Amino acid sequence: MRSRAFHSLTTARRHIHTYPTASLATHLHKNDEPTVSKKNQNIRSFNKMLALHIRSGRLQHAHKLFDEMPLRDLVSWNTMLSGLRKSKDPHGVYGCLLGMRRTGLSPNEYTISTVLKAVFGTEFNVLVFQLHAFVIRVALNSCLFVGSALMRGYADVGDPVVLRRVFDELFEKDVSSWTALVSSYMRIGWLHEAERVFDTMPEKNIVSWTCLMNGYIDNKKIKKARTVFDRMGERNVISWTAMINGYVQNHYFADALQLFAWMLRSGTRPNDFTFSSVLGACAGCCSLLTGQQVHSSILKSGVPDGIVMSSSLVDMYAKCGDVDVALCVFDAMPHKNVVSWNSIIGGYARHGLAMRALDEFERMRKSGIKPDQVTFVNVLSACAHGGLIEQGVKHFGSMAESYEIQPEVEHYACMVDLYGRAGKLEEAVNLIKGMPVEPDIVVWGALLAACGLHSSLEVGEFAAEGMKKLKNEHRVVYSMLSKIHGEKGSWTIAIELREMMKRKRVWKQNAGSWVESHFAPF
DNA sequence: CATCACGTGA
Repeated sequence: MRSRAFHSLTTARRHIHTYPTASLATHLHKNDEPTVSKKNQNIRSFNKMLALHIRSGRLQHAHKLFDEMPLRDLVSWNTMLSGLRKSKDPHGVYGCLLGMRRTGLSPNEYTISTVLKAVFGTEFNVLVFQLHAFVIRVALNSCLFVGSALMRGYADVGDPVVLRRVFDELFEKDVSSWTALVSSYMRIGWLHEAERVFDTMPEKNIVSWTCLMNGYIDNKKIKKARTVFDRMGERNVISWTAMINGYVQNHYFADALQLFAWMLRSGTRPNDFTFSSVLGACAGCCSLLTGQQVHSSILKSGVPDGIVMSSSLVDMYAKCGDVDVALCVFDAMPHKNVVSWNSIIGGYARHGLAMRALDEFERMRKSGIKPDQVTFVNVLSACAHGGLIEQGVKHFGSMAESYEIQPEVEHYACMVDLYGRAGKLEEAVNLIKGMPVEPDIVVWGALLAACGLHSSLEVGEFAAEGMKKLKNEHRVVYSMLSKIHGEKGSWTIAIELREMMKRKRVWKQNAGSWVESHFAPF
């Protein structure tokens, strides 16, 4: 982990020359330049323009403008940094920070909090310590923005002691510092400490309440989260959306939809965030009718259809079984990103329309959007379900070769499934044996299912052995093994396994179909 | 002049 981070840091260093360095100094020495105030006005309009590009997500334009600006001040660099952060490019943020340092400018509180927020949850979070050291050196540790960002940073690297110390050393604390402390404790799973701090806070606002609730949701304490939600004095779109989405994440789709209905009755207007979560709920419980109703309320609400909400719509229609409407919504999107393409390809894959999935994949490649690891999970599972062995093998091979995406355990699971369904058990076993990562339950499960399909006792036991190593007793192991043994005529072993299942209280789950329950409306 | 809680895919 750490060595990978350092590798990235050194590659970042190699790229710093892409950021202009000397222009600031040369311009300052020209006497016939406009007066300082004129120059400041000039740079201000450039900065405004830069911020405009970044706010509307046109990072390319912003980058171009930044490079062409006659001079760049601290605000220009900070704006550029926030743009790189928004596009989730910690590598770029780091490079930009180095570029800025090379012009001799010194980071201020905006710089530090932006960089800190850019490294959370990435391998660049080793920089939290360095940034903290810098903060102390230039005495920025009394700045509330920096303090909050630092606390979150230490939560990210899992250090509750230093995080508390950062809080204690703040000169004066406001509501957001206290709130940051609560959510940092929540992030590392110290629920009781978070609760205690929340109770002793000098004042609370709607953000603090929402953060506490979100903390419980992140820690899968959905009931506690709901208690907090019910106790809140006032609620806004964000608190409603967070609770609804909490239900969706924990698969309580009916509760999510019910809460959405209450939200509408309470008079709070949903926004695109809310609709995305609600569509996720509809998709999760395969409720086409509800999804259609949500779709019409989106159209009536006048909420602009952003790329995220439209992708949720595509996914909803695909998961609820209406792939044709999913394609309509998809084709109507003026801009598409990886997620949009993944939604439509995944939709086709799920419905066994392997050829159409591959056609869309081809269209995606032609449109210039780079596929990611999710795309390949979808493509490979399309091939597996459609029995397109050669295609699957070809795409699996192209991942690392053409797209620099290292196959992960999910991709291996798809390939084992692909070989397994086709009866090529030997290929599947060889693939597992050559895996660079440990096989997980899904990989072994795919192999075991294949053994059930093709009645191979030998490979089945290999798969069962592998699964046992995970110390994860899964009922499928027993039911599948007992099926194979039964077919092979080893009834004693089959009966023995069934007895074992009874003792361990593992039961085969009944299969269900959503088709019957959702055809009623028509 | 520039941040600030909530969101999509397997």
